[in-house]
Amino acid sequence: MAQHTWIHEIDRHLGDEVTLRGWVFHLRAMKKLAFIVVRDGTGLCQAVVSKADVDEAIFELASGLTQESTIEVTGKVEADKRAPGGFEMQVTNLAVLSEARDYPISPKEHGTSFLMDHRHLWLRSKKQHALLQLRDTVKTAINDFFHGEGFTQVDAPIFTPNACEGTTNLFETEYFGSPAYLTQSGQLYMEAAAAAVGKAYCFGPTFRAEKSKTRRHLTEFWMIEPEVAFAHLDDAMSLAERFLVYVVGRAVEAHRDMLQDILERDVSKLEAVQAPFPRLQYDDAVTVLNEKGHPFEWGGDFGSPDETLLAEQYDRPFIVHRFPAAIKAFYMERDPNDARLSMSMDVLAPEGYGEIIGGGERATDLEYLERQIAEHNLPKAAFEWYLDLRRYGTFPHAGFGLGLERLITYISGNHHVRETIPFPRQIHRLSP
RNA sequence: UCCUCGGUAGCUCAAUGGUAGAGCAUGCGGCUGUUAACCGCAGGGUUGUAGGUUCAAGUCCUACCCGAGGAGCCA
Repeated sequence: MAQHTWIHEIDRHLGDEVTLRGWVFHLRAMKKLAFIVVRDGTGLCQAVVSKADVDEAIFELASGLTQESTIEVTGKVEADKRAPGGFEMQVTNLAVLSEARDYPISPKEHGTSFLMDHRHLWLRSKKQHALLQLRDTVKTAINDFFHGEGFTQVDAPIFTPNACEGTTNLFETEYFGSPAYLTQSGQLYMEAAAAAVGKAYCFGPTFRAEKSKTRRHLTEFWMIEPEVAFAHLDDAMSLAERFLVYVVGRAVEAHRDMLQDILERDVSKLEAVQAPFPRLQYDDAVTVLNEKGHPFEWGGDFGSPDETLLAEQYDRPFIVHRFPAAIKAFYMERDPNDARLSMSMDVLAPEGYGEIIGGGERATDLEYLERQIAEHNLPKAAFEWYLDLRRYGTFPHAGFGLGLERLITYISGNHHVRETIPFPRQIHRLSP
């Protein structure tokens, strides 16, 4: 095959004759002139076919192109203000590599359900393409951040025998005759990893069989879970703060125009994501809610309306810490100053995006954890290895879990997590 | 699981209980600088399923199915 040029580097070929391979994004054909907008995944380029300049057969071919047909188009690259992107191609040759008939996604509006049924094709459209790029950038930034802080990425298993935070939300499967679950958190494994490498994080898919039907839930989502040896609650909060400032900053740096023009994000809201994040104790958050005339009883977890009400006060993510121990996971450390409280924290995004991080300091005492496992009716045998971490050199440690899709939803300004993952898995969606 | 709203052409949506409609898409025709191009013509329907009320049901009633939004739960 002859060498071809990718559209994202077409500005290097100004004045040259190049060959593009891609798909027909739009066609505007007239009697003697046709505009083909070519999409090759790296960008869009308008190809101009003048009847006077090409063979009759080439012009006929151009006029009859259909949306998403695969084509190879050759021509001279010129700068033109009228072309989207500022560059266009004066076509000298055109070949149809594969004709597409009746592409289902038209340039006009569609419903989400229809688009999700055609998710494999929807990914080709501008906004979805932008979200794929943003997701890639965010994932890279996350890895760069942790490596810059001296973390080692340690993979957690996906099959597990453990019910980390209760069994109701677990996907159960069969593992050579025994029940196994798809992981709902790599957290316990990261505690083991922290003793091995000091600062560990995992980054992988997580599964929850919650029958949630909201814009904030997926049954399969990607979670980032750092765990740091000899860290306490304050350290986890600072880490989360540095993390978000870094990752949001990288996204804005890499995609300012895309965020503004294609995703229609108000970038100034992202630029406000700077340290320090406001921090308030759970107790104070309850007081704030009550002062705002919103009845909320101490001891409950915040619902969506509560989070929104709290977030109204801030222009950046904020941290609520020291939740009642009763509403947090069994492994949370107690507050040494108030046994009712856990050394836990949530990071909530402003603008109604809600919780994106949950974490805290882990309990270090063997007997306390044994009691907790019993009180939560968890099968102790499955946690023996976890208890070993307290038997053989227990140590203070803290960390958190962050939902990748919720973070991207916030950064992109999207209203729903489902578009931030290429192929979302939801309660009523397993395909494509 | 609960609450609310919805399901009509390929898609997005109209239609006082009284002949099933539009825009886009598709096909054909017109147009030399289009920008989700524009103009003209044409084809396209078991109104989610099953019952019921009525002279007459897309419209009213019952059940079910499917979807969207929210609650709970969470990241």
